[in-house]
Amino acid sequence: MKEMLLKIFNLLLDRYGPQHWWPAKTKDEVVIGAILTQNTAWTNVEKAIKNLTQKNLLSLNAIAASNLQSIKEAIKPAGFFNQKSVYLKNIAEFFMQNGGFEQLSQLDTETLRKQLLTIKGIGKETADSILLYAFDRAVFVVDTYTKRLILRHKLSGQSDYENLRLFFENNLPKDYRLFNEFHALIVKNAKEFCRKKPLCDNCPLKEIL
DNA sequence: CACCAGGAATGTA
DNA sequence: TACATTCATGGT
Repeated sequence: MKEMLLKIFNLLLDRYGPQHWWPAKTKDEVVIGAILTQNTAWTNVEKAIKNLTQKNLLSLNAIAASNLQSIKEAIKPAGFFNQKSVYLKNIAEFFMQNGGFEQLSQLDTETLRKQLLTIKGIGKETADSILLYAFDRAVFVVDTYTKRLILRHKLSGQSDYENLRLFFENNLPKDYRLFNEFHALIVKNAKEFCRKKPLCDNCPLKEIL
């Protein structure tokens, strides 16, 4: 079982190749995108990001300084704009008050994770996405597809977020680059696996499970 | 038309 | 602790 996750990772990487995540130019953009993509298709997030860019709002400093209404208008295509606009303000203010990436990078991963989770609008998956893709920390991001992948194949008994996260972190080399690629492969390619019974027939994983 | 997408907060039992 | 509901747009 210790090697099972690594075998799955190698299979996916071999089949689909590197995914080049996170698709963003700056760390600020990763943080902003992590909020915008909550339960939202990435194509819609791209439209919101484009709007933010045109308004010069694609940075945490700019968001902290701008009014709420202009943020709402810009991110409308990403949905839930009433909530997400406030969430963006919350995390932008958090970065301002804590010295930005330079200061926050000094913190150890557990401390930083707890800090992020105190922000209203930042749940476990969003916090871990930020830790992994903006801070290069070896934290495994557990999303809907990851849960489904594990539960469908009964690779773990515990299905709550923390146990699944630790399941990955304890059964893989603790390498943020591996976690980065693994999560990306699951979301971009493996999400269709074992979704409905007909799709299980061409599930690439059945040859190693 | 229904369903889903790179979730989280809130309320209920 | 474990579910149910709400939030909103755009693609299929």
